[in-house]
Amino acid sequence: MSVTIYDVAREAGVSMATVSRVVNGNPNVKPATRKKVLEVIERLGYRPNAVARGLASKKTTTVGVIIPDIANAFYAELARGIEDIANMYKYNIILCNSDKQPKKELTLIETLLEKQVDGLLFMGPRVTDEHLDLFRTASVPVVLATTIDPGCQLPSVNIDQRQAAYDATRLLLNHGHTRIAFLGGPLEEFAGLSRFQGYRQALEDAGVPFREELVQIADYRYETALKRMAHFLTLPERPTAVFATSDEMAVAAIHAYQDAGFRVPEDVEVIGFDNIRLASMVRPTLTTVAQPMYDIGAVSMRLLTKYMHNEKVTDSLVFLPHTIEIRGSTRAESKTAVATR
Amino acid sequence: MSVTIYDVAREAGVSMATVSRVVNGNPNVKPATRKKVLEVIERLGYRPNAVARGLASKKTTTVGVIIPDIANAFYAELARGIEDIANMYKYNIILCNSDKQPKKELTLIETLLEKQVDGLLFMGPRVTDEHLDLFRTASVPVVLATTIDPGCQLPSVNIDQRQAAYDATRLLLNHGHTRIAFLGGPLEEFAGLSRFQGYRQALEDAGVPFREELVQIADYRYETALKRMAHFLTLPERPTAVFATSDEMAVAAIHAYQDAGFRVPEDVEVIGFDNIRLASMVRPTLTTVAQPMYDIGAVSMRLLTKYMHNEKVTDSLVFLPHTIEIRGSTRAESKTAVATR
DNA sequence: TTGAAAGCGCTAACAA
DNA sequence: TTGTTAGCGCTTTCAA
Repeated sequence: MSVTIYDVAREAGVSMATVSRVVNGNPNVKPATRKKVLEVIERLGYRPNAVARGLASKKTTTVGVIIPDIANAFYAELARGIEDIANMYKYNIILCNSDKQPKKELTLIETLLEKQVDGLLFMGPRVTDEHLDLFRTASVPVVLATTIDPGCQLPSVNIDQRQAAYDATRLLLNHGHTRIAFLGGPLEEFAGLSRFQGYRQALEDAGVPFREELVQIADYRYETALKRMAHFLTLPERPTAVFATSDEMAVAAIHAYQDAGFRVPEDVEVIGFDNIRLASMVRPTLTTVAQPMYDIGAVSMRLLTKYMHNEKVTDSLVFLPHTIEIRGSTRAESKTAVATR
Repeated sequence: MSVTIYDVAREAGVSMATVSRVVNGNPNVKPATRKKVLEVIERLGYRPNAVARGLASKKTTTVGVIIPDIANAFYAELARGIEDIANMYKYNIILCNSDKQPKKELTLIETLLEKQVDGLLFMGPRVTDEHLDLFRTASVPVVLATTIDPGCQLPSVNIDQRQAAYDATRLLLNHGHTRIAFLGGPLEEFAGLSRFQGYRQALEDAGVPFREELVQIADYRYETALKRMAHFLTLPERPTAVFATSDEMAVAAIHAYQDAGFRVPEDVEVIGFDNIRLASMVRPTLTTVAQPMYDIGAVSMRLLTKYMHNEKVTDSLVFLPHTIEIRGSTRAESKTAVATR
């Protein structure tokens, strides 16, 4: 029923190959012929079938993207970076939410591979051997974003999570705090563990004893963090500062303290992580470790295009710089005291 | 190089058709044969090629989704609803950002159609004749979400924008306000205009004169809204309440007033729109018109599956209910005074 | 229950 | 510069 390349060829009095050439911008076509074909295409309303093209050429110009949760501001921003660059290179993306469930991740990878994506962009809490095995069966490049596999075999784009957490903790230490609460994500996850390690290292380097009771684990969300904060507030020796590894959790920390009658940043300082829009839309505004979310997405997609086009890649492990965005939830003096080592 | 259905057939000593049957769960296969084929599939690591399948069957089990901006919390939540339901029905989604640019929207539709998506889910500020013409050339169903075409020909999922704005304005009117500022989105856009109309209607019904100077248009974002708020604050007769048609803008309104020395909700009341997570993470928490964002996405995708599967559709224009979430940016008495007509 | 065979619409040698 | 002709890997009648 729909118009095919064959119809166009017949109507224009040329061969399928010629039509294919003009459709694909092949220069080896006489201008007059091109013009004639173009006219017929227009007249018939011919629309190339990308599936047939994909089968014949073994390229689909679509890449698979596996992301934990697109409704999460952090990942949404990342996804935007991915899509923009994909678009720039004429790729479309098949977007899949994994909810960080390994089973679902594996199924998704399988599905995307069946759909013959030209590349895979994977975001997930952990890259296990099962993931690696599956990736190995893929004949297309895979790039990780915001994670890294244990053996560092796969190309990936990240920030230095450990260092970022170290810097954040250091800022608080520089302000004289010795009871710094750590409100982090699951330690089984790559980022969760790295940040915890950065926090501990900073304490150790500063000669401040690590205390178990100053650590609480949540799922990066406001509601959960609010509950975890209750623990800190019942402590005989209450923390005087909080390092939360997401902005939502940091806001929860602020509210928990405020509700208990404390002022932020006068009585307690709070620093978050990510720098999502929320951070600048709350009062006090949130001091936070800024991840270049959009760029992580953009760079990882760019990296993937390089692999897909067989371009030379100098470093497959890229670490983008993070910064500490000083705002209202920490005291002003901090501006001169950002830790860098 | 990669294993094909033919390899499996040869290895299992059956025909391609039989392999195809077991892969697709066709019951007309002797259990013993099925078992043998399954074994070979496993052993060879056969992975069905969905592109070839798509060409042969004319079904790709992927749908195209055109969304203004996935980095926007409202659309991100919607997208999640879409993806979840798509997934439930075994579809994948190709996600495209349009930034509300008509040109880009049209190109995207064209591209998705070329990719032979089984259906299209479109979100955009306006559905023009050009859109309609393009949709008409599509041999697959199209569903609109958060918009509606002028002729109401295309199926769509929405809330009653006009009524929602009416209700919000009414709440403020019920609190005795006569100078209610309207901080809205572009009037050229479907939602922008509908909400403005609802606002005006509510004023009119209450016998409160409409005043041009109480209207400001922004792009739904915090930063822009903050600038627009300056206008209201310089007015000789300052508005005593603000109806902002996005939560980010409502938060900006609150901050603008707070920075000018006013208290919310004591001195001025503010109501937002959407009910994104931000609304409950700011202090005061935000009273807002709650759109069932996830459900709009989910229902529109479900509707699309019905069309794709040729199921009977009773109503192609669905309006999901909205509510007003009473929180801290309006005065408590309001709880008994929600407008409903 | 199984197989043979004709496409699906296009690309990509290869030849002319 | 153009055309011919194999496929690409699968589904789907139609027969058997």
